[in-house]
Amino acid sequence: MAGRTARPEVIWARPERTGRGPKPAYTRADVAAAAVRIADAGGLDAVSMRHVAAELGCGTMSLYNYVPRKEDLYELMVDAVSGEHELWEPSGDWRADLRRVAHQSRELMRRHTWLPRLMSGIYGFSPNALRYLEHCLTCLDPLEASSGTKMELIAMLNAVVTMYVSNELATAERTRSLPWSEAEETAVRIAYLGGRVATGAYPRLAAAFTEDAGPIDLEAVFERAVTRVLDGFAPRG
Amino acid sequence: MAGRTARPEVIWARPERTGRGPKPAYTRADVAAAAVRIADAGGLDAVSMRHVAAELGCGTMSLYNYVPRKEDLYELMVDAVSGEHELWEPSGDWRADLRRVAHQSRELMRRHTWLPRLMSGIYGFSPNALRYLEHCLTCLDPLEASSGTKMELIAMLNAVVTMYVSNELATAERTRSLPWSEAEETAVRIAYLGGRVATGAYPRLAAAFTEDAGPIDLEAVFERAVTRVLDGFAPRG
DNA sequence: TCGTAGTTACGTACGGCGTACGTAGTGCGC
DNA sequence: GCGCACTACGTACGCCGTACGTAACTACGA
Repeated sequence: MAGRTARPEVIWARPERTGRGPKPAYTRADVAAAAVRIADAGGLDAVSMRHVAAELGCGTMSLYNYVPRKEDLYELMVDAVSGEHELWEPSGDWRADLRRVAHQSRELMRRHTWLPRLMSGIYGFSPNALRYLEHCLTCLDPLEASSGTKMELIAMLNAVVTMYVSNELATAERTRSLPWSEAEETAVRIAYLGGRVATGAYPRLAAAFTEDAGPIDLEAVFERAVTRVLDGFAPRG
Repeated sequence: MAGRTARPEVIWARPERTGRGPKPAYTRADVAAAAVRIADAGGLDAVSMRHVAAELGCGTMSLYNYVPRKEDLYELMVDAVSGEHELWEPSGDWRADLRRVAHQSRELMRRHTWLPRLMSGIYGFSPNALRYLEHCLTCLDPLEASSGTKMELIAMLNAVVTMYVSNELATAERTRSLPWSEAEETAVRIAYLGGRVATGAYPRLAAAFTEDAGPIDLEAVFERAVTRVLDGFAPRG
């Protein structure tokens, strides 16, 4: 009953197990895995304390022994999938290595479509986030630049990857649990957009839409974006 | 009672007023303004159908005459504040113009701290979003590049601005409605981070943190990021 | 001209949510 | 071996989005 007053804390600083009392039935990793499983299957909105507890096999309120607030559950989830990042021995070519990092991040987000939404809201540095950061910095050893600049490069790369994948997935993620298909939805939106642009009020936009009318190659767009970010940090130019 | 079945639609395609029936008590702009007022004052989570209806001065369910789903209310909000973008006659220097666009976007998001969270989820093209896009393209007239490239430039600029401001605001937005102060929170997090890094497991990270120990100049970081994005699209190098 | 169909307005109600709180049981540290 | 910190979890409260029913109202087709 004691210690229930709310105080600022970082979930990662709180020890998973203190001496006293019966030993917890699950580990923190179990909790995270259950939440990730639910989010993967039913989207982020399906992640409720009740659902996760049920998936775990315990009462709803027992979850609060592992996680003080729902937001911390989110942090656990992000850290858990961040651990899926494969880390390798840097090749010596920092651009190739960072390109590989970017592609891996993209795959991670496509595997866990709820990740971008959480990434933009969480600012903490979870254990696996630290591992990932350190790995990126290691890849950047060959680059002659200040630590600050390197951090800015990593930040920008993450920003671009996150937003690009976020846009890629926006439709799919939104359509989930809506009573019509994604195809219907996009058809309606394209019809509307076409009508708007056809009014002639947006000549340059109209030109852009007619110019590349075909289905755009998301892969290529992503690749170009990453290249441009990396080029921006390459020495000389 | 008829026409209540859910069908895909774009809120902007739905006419604000059809012939029949009594004239609505409020305009769509009124609804958007009320929601924006609430979000500005109490954060995005304070935006509930009940609150907005109360702010507007009508019953909760009357709101659904103006907005079929809550998500559409979000679209209304984004469009409303997008209208705050000041559009000017392009100067002929596309880099200067786009830099100005970026700064304006940043100010917009700092004025409406909930905007980044909505931006990453909404993929529609509202009227004011179209206006904004066309303006950016107009600024890019002097740049010799395909429409596709120009669109990619705009997308990347938006991505970087959104994520940077999002990170800037993450702490503040999170602390809202939590029972402790932002200072307490960051103090706890920094203490944890320092402890983690001091273990020696992350040598490069440690170096980065000790190297630029002072408070970082967010303004300068943002400026550098924008410059780098624009440089990446400039001809030759 | 007038009936009626399509609107607006809105109260009620349902199923879900996060989580405060109380209680019972458990096992380590003193 | 006592006590306390901990685990487990049921109940309950106040929110949320929104389906649905009803009543008042107005523009259009006959």
